[in-house]
Amino acid sequence: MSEDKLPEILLSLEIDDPALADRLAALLGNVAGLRLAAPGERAAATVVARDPRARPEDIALTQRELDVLALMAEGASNKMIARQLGISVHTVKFHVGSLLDKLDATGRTDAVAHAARRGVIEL
Amino acid sequence: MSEDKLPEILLSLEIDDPALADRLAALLGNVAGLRLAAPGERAAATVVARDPRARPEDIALTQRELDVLALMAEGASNKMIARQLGISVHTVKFHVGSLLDKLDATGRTDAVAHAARRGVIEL
DNA sequence: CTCTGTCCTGGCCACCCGGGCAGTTTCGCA
DNA sequence: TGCGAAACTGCCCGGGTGGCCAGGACAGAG
Repeated sequence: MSEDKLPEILLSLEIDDPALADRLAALLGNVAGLRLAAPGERAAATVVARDPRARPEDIALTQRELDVLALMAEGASNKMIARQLGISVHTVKFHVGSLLDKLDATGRTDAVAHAARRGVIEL
Repeated sequence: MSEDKLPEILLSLEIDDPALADRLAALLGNVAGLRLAAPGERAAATVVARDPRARPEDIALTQRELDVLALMAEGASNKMIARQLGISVHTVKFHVGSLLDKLDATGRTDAVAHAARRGVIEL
C-alpha cells in the first residue's frame, strides 16, 4: 500500500522519572517511523509523565513573587516592574533574587523558562 | 538476563489530529514493552499533541539564530553561548540582536517568551 | 512577648546586555 | 559574474542585571 513517504514523527520526552525516561527513550528510539526530538527541536507530539509523588505542585512562591514573575515573563525590566507594582527597583531586585533562588535559575530568562516548564506561569 | 520484572509501560494518547493519532497508535501498538492504555486506565505516560492549526507558521529564523535561541532558552549567557557554539561573544550578540528584531522583543527574556508562545521553540 | 516570614528599602559594585559603529568571508542565486 | 544574505569579528558605551551588605514594618504562630 503506502509505506512510501510518510515522514518520521518527531517525539519529545517530558518525563520526571529518569528511569522511566530511559526505558521510554530506548523503546521509542528503535521504532521505525518515529524519531526523538533533539533539545529545542519542535516535536509533533510530546510524551509526558508526572510523578504524582514527586510533585512539588506549585513551588512555594509568595504573591509578590508571582507578580514579579508574571511581569518578567512579559519581558519587563526591573525598572518597569517597579513602576508597575509601585515599589522600588531595589525591592524588585530583591524579589527577582528570591525567584532565581527558588526556581534554581541562573538568570531571569532561565527563571521564566523554568517557571513555564513547571506550569507556575502560562506563557 | 532479566526481562522478568519490567512491566509494560502504559501509554495513553491525547492527540487532536485524528490522522496523527492513528499513525502513532499503529506505531506504538507494536512496540514490545509498551501498551496503549484503555480509556479510563491509568497510564504511566501520555502522548500529547496540540492542534496543528494553532501554529502560525515559523518566523524566518536562520539556523544559527535557532541555535542561539535554543541556548538562550536554557538560560545561557552570551559568553556561554559563544563557548558552546565555538564563536565569539560579539557574534552571539549579533545573532541575539537579530533575534530581538525578528521576534519583536525588548530583551532576551522577552525573546524566549515570544518564541515559546509562537511555538518556535519548545520549553 | 519573641520569633519567624513576608514585604519593603537603601547603597555598592562587578559584570552582562543591547545597540551603535565598521569590517571580513562565504555561499547561493540570478 | 556580480550581488545580496548569512555568518563572523572587532571596539565602545550607557544602562541593566545579579549578588552582596545593611536595615525597618507588620502580621501571625508559638
